[in-house]
Amino acid sequence: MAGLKEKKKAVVETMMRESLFVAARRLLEEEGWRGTTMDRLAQEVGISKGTVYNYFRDKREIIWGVMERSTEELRRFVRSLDLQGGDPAGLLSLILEAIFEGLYRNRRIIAAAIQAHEEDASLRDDRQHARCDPLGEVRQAVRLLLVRGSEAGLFRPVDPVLTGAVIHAVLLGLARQFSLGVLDVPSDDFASSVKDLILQGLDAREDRNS
Amino acid sequence: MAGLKEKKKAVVETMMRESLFVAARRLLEEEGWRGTTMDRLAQEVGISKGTVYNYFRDKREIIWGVMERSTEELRRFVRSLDLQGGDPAGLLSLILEAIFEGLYRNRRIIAAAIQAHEEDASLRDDRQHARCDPLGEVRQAVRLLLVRGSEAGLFRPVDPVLTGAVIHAVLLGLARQFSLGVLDVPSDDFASSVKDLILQGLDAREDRNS
Amino acid sequence: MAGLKEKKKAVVETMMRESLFVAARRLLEEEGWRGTTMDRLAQEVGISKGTVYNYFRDKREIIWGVMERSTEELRRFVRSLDLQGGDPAGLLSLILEAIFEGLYRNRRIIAAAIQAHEEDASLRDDRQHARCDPLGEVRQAVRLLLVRGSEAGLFRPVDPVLTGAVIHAVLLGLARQFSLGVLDVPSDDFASSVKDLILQGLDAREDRNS
Amino acid sequence: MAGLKEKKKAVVETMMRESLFVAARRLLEEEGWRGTTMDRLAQEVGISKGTVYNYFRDKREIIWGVMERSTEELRRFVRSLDLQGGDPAGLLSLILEAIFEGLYRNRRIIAAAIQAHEEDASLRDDRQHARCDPLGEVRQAVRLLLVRGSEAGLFRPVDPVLTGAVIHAVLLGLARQFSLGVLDVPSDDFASSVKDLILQGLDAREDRNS
DNA sequence: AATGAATGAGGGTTCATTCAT
DNA sequence: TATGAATGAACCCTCATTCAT
Repeated sequence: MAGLKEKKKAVVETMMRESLFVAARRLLEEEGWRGTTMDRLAQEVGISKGTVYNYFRDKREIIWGVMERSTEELRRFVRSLDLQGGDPAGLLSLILEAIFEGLYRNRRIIAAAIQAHEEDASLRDDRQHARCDPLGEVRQAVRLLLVRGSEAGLFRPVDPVLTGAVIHAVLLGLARQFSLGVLDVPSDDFASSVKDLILQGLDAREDRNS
Repeated sequence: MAGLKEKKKAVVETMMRESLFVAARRLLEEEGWRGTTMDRLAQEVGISKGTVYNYFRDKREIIWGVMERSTEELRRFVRSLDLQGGDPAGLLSLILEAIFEGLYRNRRIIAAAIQAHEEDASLRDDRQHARCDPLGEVRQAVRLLLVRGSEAGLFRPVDPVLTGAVIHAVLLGLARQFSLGVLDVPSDDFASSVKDLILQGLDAREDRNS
Repeated sequence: MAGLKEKKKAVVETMMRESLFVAARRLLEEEGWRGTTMDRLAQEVGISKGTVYNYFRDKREIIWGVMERSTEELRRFVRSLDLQGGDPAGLLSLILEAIFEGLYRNRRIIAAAIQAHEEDASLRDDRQHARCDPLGEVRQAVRLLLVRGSEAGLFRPVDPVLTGAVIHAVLLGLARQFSLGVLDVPSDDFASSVKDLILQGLDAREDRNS
Repeated sequence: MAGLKEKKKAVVETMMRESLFVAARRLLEEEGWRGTTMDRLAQEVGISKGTVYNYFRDKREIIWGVMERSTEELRRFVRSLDLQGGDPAGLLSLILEAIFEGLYRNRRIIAAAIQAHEEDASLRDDRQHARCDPLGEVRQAVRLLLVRGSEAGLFRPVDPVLTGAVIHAVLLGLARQFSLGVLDVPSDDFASSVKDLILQGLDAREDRNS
């Protein structure tokens, strides 16, 4: 039956992509963007180099996929929250925690993704690659909570877009710091320190630190 | 006169280095680290490839020079401040402003420098490359002000190392954001927003936002 | 049949390596180590430069391979001898003859190999290059025969290490002489002359030349 | 006076060549042929690179000069001997000793010279470079002594040309061995071992080793 | 005569991508 | 569909030689 065959094919395809993502993730973490060669990737998965091109148009598509997969959990978590109804400060705290955790876990991948993006930007003229922003959804959530918190008087009246961007900046900066090895601080301390700084900075209560 | 000849030569040399720095800066901004090739650089300046190597030992030295030049103004400014005696909050505010301004201006260069650093780190085993940290001096100043502010009761009792690192993270993250083109916000708004967030987050006064 | 395909591929690979070795050998003989460029080698074989690197890790590996192939026959011959049981003088004579013949045939290759070795030694710090000594086995055989001959009273009581080294020196020197073109003597006369000199020099019999 | 000026010029020229030879010799010994760059040589002497070309046509001419100077002492010594009248065996022994001593001292230079020669041979078609054989005179002396010794019945009736070449081969081979660092034998032991082997091999006396 | 900046051909090597099988 | 050998452009870097000053 044709349907069965197609299904089988789809399963194989899915498994192959899965394997490629797993291997790519590991390689990108260990070797970085430039160190991850198509040869090596194919070798790790146990297929031939040419076959990789049956699943990805080119090298860049791989890391985009890895990024998307690596941040999927975070996006699912954010989606599971009651952003419209819950306590903005509490939700923001949760999201920040999740973000930091994810950032720390994916710091190498993010570094690689940025490299890939930059190489690309110089070669081609940003064809359709600008779309690769897997954290956009999360940023939107943060922005929403900032709006709600400000309107509710819980936060100082900050500009939610700007402040959201600042928080995003901290995220990327953190990834950099860790990936560069500039900082040898336990991830937890760091994350909570950042979280405190941000939440305190936003807090509108006067007795915040009494 | 021999002196004249030497002076002339020095001028020519200076001009050449200047031209190379200008061209390198532009290329690095437009093409990124990998996109900036020695061939292209030579072509831009109108000299031959080999000649570039009369002025720089290798490719890395170019971006280090560009970085150093690009951040020189900031370092001079920080050095001109009375870090030991002035008001920690005010000084921090000034430094942050200067940092943000510089970061915005040099965002592409910083991105390229990070790329260069990463490539290097993967190729060779971190020989002496750790020295290339033109913002170290500035970071130290921030740290000092945090200590002084904390001790003076002006800032909440934060860990100066951690907080300094957070601020550094914001810097790098900002550079990334701009270089990625994710964010199209006027630099001034952004910078002041970040500055406010940080200073408010540090502020120990209870009536801060009344 | 899968086996057939694999076999065919292996044959093609073997042929390619064979072609490369042949071309490399010819180039090394005619052009020397520096004159043998990867571009030229590829051109000679009719493939692209990059393809050469599918068969050899780098340039050094090529000459090592050529050396090994060029001296294989000699090694096989030495291995076929009964070094432990046969007559030391006769065996030594046979080995010397074979060595001289091989040296004469491979004089240019040896010269190139020495050059490669020297360049390497000056660039990198003698990592693992000491292993490239395809005549080591032969030298050991000579040493063994010297020991046996001395113990049996057939040879004057010479130091086998020193004498073996002297013989090795003659080998390399001969290769040099021929490669420099200083000497245009038929290989056979030369070899037998050397052999006689050495064997006579070792001979312990008093009536040697009566 | 024009003569004085010319003389002065000649002195300067001589001194310059002297300095260049000294520096070249040291560099060639320490860095080898490829490692000795014109830049470095000029720097060592304290002149500019272009000036070097006022004294030597090209790089090759330098090492030829160095070779000639390095072997001058040996040639003078050989010339001082009474080759026609003295005892062939004794004279040969003296010459061999002097040769070995010189070879050991100049082993690096010789290695470099050979490299230079080989590179050349591949580039140009042996224009006039074959003349660079500073040991030719010495080889002739050896040959003469071999003839005389044979005729006098002191040596076995060897072919003087062949045997001389063998001895030359040993010389070059020795230089190689030492320069390659393959052999860690005190130079003196080695030299006397070689000398013994050769002289014993030539010796016609029957009671040689009684 | 001396300079040394400029040259530029060439070196070895890498690797994303293609395509015949 | 899978293969992996072949490609070849591009990369960074070297250095003997030239030539305007």
